[in-house]
Amino acid sequence: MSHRYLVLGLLSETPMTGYDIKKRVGTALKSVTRASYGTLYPTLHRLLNEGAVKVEEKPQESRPTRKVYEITERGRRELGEWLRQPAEEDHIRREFLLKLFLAHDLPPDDIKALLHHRRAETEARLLEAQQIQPHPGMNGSVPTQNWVKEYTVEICQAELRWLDRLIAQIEATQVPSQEQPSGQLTPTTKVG
Amino acid sequence: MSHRYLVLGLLSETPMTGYDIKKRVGTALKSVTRASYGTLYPTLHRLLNEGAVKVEEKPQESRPTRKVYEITERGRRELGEWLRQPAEEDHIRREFLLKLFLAHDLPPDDIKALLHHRRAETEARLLEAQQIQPHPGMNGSVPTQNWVKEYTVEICQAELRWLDRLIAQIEATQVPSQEQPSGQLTPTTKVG
DNA sequence: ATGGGCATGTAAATCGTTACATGATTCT
DNA sequence: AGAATCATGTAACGATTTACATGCCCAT
Repeated sequence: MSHRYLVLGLLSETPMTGYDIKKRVGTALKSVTRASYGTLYPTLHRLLNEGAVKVEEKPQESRPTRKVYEITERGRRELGEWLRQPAEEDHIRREFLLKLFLAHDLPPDDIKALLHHRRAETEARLLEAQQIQPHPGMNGSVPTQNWVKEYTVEICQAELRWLDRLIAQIEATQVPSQEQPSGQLTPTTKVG
Repeated sequence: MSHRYLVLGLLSETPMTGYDIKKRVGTALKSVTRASYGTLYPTLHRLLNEGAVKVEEKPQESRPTRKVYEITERGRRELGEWLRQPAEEDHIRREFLLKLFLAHDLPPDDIKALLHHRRAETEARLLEAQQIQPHPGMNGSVPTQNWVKEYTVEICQAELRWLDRLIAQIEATQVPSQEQPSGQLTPTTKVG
């Protein structure tokens, strides 16, 4: 039940619409969760009829009514209590790691493809994370939010180093063929 | 539907019981998923009646019948196809990061507690990962499985460095009080 | 004109966790 | 004596994703 607090927490910064929340989740909180509208809107509705948030409806022409949600005192208290509890352990599902784990017997080129694909994704995540700006609305940068950004950056970098090492390793094992027009045998056994 | 391949993949190494699979998942694959019996057994049953695995039942006295599952040719083909596809992006839910993100306004001591708690957990994960042995049954170590172990180790280490930096930063901001019986003012403004 | 952003939602299906049920054996 | 390991499983509940439904406005 942690999307409840995600929503509550974002609303504790400033009132927002569901759409705004989604945008925030898709940028600054990408390494935290991937909550979709299908989760966010119902969560908002539940929070509303439990009195943890209230809503101000702003009808618009030729667009759905804008519903700006605001956290209530009750919501703020609930959030505060939750924040003070120790966090639950992460839930993860890393398909890529699973494939790698099971990839013995796969031809080296397929393994390489797997790694290169991941590398591209990870680099994209890194660049995206680096572009995150301390969001307007909170005056100046919020240190805890910047820490999350730094976390993402450093985890991505660590993963990239690891990937590059693996890729180099595989390529070193693969050399037999090409390079060197003829003569000069390269030993097939690698030296640490 | 990726637990399907988790099970299939582990069975591709060697025939096993559901219980064995769970053990493997709880050690070497801890950073991949946290699948529980409630997922694993039904998955095995489904795989069985789709013909991707077969079972050999070994009745035992005073214990439930041991059911040793073995992958079939059909299962192996399915696994191979899946392995060759690019992996889906990770699914994550990091409650800790969410709390940190939302922790502005929390007293520094509460933030410190959050970080220290996480530090202890991460260090535990690191030690656990380092103790993983290349499992018996596969002759010698399987490189791809060792890579997963290295991934876990390095990600944990990167996180620890990040945590230590944050903790130091907070403590530096907090100093005003204690240490220095009297006199000698320490400037409250930090120097980069 | 085409795509992206604005803006709301719902329903079905899947997926997964938790807790329960059972009980002997072996290690500390 | 008590904890951990072996060994199976189910049911209820809860969480999440996906796909659908709708439609204007704005920039390229």
